[in-house]
Amino acid sequence: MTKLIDVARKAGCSPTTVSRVINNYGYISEKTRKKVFQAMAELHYQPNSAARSLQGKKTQLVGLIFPTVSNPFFGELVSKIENQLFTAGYKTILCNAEEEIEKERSYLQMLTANKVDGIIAGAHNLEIAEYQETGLPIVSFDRKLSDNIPIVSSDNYLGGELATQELYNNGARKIYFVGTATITGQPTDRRLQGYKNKIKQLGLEPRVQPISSSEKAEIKEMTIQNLLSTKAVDGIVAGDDLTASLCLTVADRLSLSVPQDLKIIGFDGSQLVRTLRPDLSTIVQPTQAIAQLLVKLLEERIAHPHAPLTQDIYTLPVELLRRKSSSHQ
Amino acid sequence: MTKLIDVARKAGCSPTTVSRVINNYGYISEKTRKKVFQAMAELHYQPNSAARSLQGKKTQLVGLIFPTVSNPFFGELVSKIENQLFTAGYKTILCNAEEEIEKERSYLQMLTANKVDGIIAGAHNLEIAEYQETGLPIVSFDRKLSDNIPIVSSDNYLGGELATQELYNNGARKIYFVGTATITGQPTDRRLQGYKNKIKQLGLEPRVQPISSSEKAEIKEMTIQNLLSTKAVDGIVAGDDLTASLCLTVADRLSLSVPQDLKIIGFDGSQLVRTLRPDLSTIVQPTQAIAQLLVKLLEERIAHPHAPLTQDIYTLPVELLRRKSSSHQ
DNA sequence: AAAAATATGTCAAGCGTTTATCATATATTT
DNA sequence: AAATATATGATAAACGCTTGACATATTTTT
Repeated sequence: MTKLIDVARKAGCSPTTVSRVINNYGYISEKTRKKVFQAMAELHYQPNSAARSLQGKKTQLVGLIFPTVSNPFFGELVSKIENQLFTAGYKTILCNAEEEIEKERSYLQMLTANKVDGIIAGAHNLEIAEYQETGLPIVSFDRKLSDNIPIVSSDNYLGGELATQELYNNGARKIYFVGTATITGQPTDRRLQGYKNKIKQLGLEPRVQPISSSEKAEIKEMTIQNLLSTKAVDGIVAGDDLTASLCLTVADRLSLSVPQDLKIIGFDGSQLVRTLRPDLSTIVQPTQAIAQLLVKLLEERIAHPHAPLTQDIYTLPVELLRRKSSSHQ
Repeated sequence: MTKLIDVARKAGCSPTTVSRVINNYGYISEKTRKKVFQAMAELHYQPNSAARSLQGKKTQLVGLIFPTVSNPFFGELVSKIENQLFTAGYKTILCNAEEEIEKERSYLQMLTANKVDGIIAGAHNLEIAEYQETGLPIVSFDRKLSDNIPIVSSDNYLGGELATQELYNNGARKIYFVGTATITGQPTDRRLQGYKNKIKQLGLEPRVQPISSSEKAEIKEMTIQNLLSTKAVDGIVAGDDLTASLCLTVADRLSLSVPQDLKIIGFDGSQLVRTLRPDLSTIVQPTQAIAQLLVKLLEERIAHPHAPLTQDIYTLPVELLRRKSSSHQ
């Protein structure tokens, strides 16, 4: 591996000078700077980041802890965050925590061992304390980790309301919420709360079909099939688009016409699902804005690790995407 | 940050002993080993990986260079590779190269600077040489990088044949290939070649509608809409599932019934698309097997960096998934 | 009881940088 | 001509860890 001293030799100057160029301090003439850059280019020199990190230099590395990129929403969000980070000069270490607490812990340790400059957390198996112990700048998506970790979240509550209202407006009256229904105190709960509140406002009966998000697709399908074939249902507010899609599939199988017999609306609105399920109405989360804000907040935390938070939680607006699955006729 | 010497103090032994425990060499009694592990646990000690890496220790880090995880196939594949690597004791650095050569280069540099133990490459903007210059163990997905970099690939050729045959078997005769049609000399070309060969075998006319994969969905849709409304088409072999899905959407918009008027078959068969487009026939790539093999080969390269390749290219079997979109009636 | 194996400690060099200090030389201002 | 600013070099310490050399106990085996 070529090292700093090789560059110095090639450029005909001292190692100190090369370091001055790289780290941009002290006096350096334009001529020497040129020569050094030239030598670096010719030798394809890359400063050993382990050595730099040992000196306390920033690594320009950010860890992303999310459940999995095989979920379209997370895939899209991660991809956008990664882009934002890249633009800001950071590289991304991806950690798919799945639903495994040990994996998440193991990744968290790896990130601290590798001296990342910060963490964006979107997976949530671990206790708050473990995140705090890292002492690293952290921002969180959709989850309260601790008092001094800012949260970015979509307006899940409004989303739940909007979805319910949309189905109601188009004639549905027996409206079920199908999705995660365990109360965890986290922002995502608020989709269900929004649904419940709107249902009450409309003078309707709340009906909840819990579905565990970690369940296999086949199990979910059976639950939905059971629901649709035994209960009177004319509207479904799904906890996410994948669940909504399963509802569409099951409805089709049961020869229920959507939207005539049954109106369905999802949640997330990733580009991918929009492409693959163009008929599905949904509540769209602003992934681009989320990504931007997460990265901006993280940069602030990195720049001022001990500054008090100006704001605890940032709630970004969602949008209703009207498609055939929730329409009137 | 707690360091090795703190652990030594806590455990009441010398730094050397701690290091011996960590690196598992020399003589160590069970009792001392216990004490040291205990101290490490209590202090939440993580060896500074920069310092270790400086000593030439492995980082247990692997770089993944893929176009983007927002594509469902890559999302699924990356997620599975990440899992395989984790099981093998490696952590993943994700690099979404997009279609940007500079981004890919920048990531490649970062990976070498961070002394990753190896690279799995699935994005392909860069020249072979740049990958070789890293001197790192590399394995490649679906792309010839250089003579001493093994390639893992699905049987794209057979896939193209199978897809075409399937449409033919169910009655289609004016079968188009819709997808990337530029010849690059890479494994993915072979989908088209398989199609062409089978078409010839069947005594049919080859019809190709090129679509650039980097194009926006709207543009792709327009191309497809134009194709379907001006040409006589009764079968489409799509280059990938996303394109196939667009074909389904456009067919629906033009009131063409699938599969009666038009049969469609995709390529990739990610779990996600299967869930979201349950009617779509497709050629399934064995993502699990691909992930396993990539990781296994990489481990071999890491263990024996200079061993000659036992095999240049590994072609894994694809499977036809028969669904409604290609069926007879 | 002697020899060998096991267990631990001290010490120091080295990994590739960064950075401070000191020295020296040249260029630019006053 | 003197004072100051600019440019470069030499040297060395530090970052946290690994590892080899060597010393010294303690245990176990013969």
